[in-house]
Amino acid sequence: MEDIDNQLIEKLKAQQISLSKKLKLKDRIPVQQIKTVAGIDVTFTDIWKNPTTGIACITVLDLDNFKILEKVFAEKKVDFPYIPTFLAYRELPVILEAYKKLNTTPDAFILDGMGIIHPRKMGIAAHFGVITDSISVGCGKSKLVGDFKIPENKKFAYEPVFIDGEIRGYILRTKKNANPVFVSPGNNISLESSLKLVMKAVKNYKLPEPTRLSHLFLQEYRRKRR
DNA sequence: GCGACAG
DNA sequence: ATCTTGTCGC
Repeated sequence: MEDIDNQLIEKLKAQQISLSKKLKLKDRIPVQQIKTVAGIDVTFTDIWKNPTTGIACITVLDLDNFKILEKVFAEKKVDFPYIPTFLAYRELPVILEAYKKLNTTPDAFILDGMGIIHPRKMGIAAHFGVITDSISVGCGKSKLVGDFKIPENKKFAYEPVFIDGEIRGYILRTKKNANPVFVSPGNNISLESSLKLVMKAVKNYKLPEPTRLSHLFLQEYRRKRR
């Protein structure tokens, strides 16, 4: 029974490698033309149990004025456990349910977690971007893999993150005296543009507004749900 | 062999 | 990721 799980993991690894071949790390549109950005976040009702319920929120913002254009939620039973480097298999199903409910078409998406700062370049943001063929960026709060220097303690200081000597993304200080975040392309965007987009999406807090608000809305959604 | 390991 | 108020430091 240990072997059957390892076989599944090997199968998913192969799937990630296959999906990574569809990645486009070039700008589909110039980053200056990205006006509406969606932030995606997921929470769970009982994180300590294995079938549990996942709740996803997608908040679409206008980056010129940070006004909310749309906000959607979705709930779904989640069976897959959290396994490092396989986060997408846990969170993507609920996220796609919320994605289907969108009436607007955001220019780009920002997800909690990694893009190509991943052993097989298939962090959740990259996976989402390939599946939906959209422009996506990963912005995670902690390290998964990679080598880097800690950026200076000033807003927007950053350092490249390397895997096997290759730049896969950046560690970016979005706020003074706050821990830096990990930024990397998901799909249909370049390394440099993913960094610029996150900087544009940051207002007064550590996290970019779209994902920060989705996280906030999920908190109150869970409160009212009881 | 041992430690590290998004959410 | 979640349970939670105040508290310390820039």
